[in-house]
Amino acid sequence: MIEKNTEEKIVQAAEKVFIEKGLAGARMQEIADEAGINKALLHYYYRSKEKLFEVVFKLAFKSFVPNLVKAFDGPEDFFTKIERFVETYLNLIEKNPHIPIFIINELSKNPNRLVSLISYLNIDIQPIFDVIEEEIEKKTIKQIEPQELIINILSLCVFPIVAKPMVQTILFKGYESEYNALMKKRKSSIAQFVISAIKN
Amino acid sequence: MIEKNTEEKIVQAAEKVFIEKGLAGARMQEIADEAGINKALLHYYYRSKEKLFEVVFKLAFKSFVPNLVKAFDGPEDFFTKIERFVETYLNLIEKNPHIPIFIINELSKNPNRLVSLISYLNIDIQPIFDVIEEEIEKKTIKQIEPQELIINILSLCVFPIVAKPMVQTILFKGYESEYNALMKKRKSSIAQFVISAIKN
DNA sequence: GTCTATAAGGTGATAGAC
DNA sequence: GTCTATCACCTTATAGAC
Repeated sequence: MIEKNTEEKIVQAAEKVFIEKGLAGARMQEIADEAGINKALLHYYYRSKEKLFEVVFKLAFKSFVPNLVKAFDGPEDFFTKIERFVETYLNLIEKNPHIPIFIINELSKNPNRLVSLISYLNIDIQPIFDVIEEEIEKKTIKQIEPQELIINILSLCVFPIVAKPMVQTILFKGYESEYNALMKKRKSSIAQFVISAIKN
Repeated sequence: MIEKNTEEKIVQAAEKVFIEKGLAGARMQEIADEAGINKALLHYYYRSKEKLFEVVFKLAFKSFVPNLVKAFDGPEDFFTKIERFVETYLNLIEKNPHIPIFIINELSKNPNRLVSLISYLNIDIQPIFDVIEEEIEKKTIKQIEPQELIINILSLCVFPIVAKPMVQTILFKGYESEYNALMKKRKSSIAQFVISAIKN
């Protein structure tokens, strides 16, 4: 195990606590404990709770959203792209299952956080729109708004994860193993569902 | 305007503040102000913040989840049921757009809240499973796990609402009018998408 | 039932020694 | 850079008058 410097330890501890508890529920004391230091040092490196939160939020956002655009790059056939995207994205979410709800919730409480991030990351989804519209013109898929197709794919990937407690309890009588089994199947079945829906 | 009694005023104020700020972010003082009373009275009627929150959470949950089951009742043709369900549910969400993220987020922070609710509301989704399996047997729709079909429909309805800030900013360059236009279209297009995906 | 006042303990942030 | 001690304020909850 490599010895991390203090700044790294703080960010890592802050990620854990903020993502688990949210901005309002997190405590600077808990972050300090998690990092194995004291509160004063937190304020020495990051001036305030809000500033430290912004660092964590930006990291979480960066790890999820821009990859989305990249996954639609590549030379494959359109349907293969969808298959690959779903699998890649579900694997990413599987490794960090609490990040989507963290981002969604903090943005719903303060949508302004996006403004600075968007210009900073300069996400450009026009290429994805172009690819979809091209397929529509080629008549390989049915008429659909590019935005709507993207929303549909994302919905099917993200919602079952963020709503896991409800899905598992209500649809699977609380059995996590059955929930997990379906989530594993979905790595391929989501793409099949989408392709069936749009194929001409 | 009918004069409400104190208990009603408190619950209504608590709903507003808790749903907007979440359990951790809400303040008893703000709820008291919103209700036009003082903090002491809050504790007189509901012993603690947690107890008051439980009342609000139960109300929010009750207003959303059980209706879901009822919407799949009725004599119509299966595809019409899906159409009617999506439209009904989207109208419900449109009127209370912050409740889904509230429920999802508070459950992700404390999944135990579900346990008491489930037995209390005794939600039985078996009838929906039966309807779906019947359609599969009749070969009107493709083979699919009933749970997965339900998840897919719910995902398409709920996700775009809870992720509104992101969807609006990234997919619609921030224009709320374009976001709203698509959401309006989705009252029918979600069902069409699902039906295309499963139809035999 | 409703209020004012206050207790009791947290919470973010800083001062100052080392 | 890192620590202890402490400030100033906030927050839930209760006591007690009316």
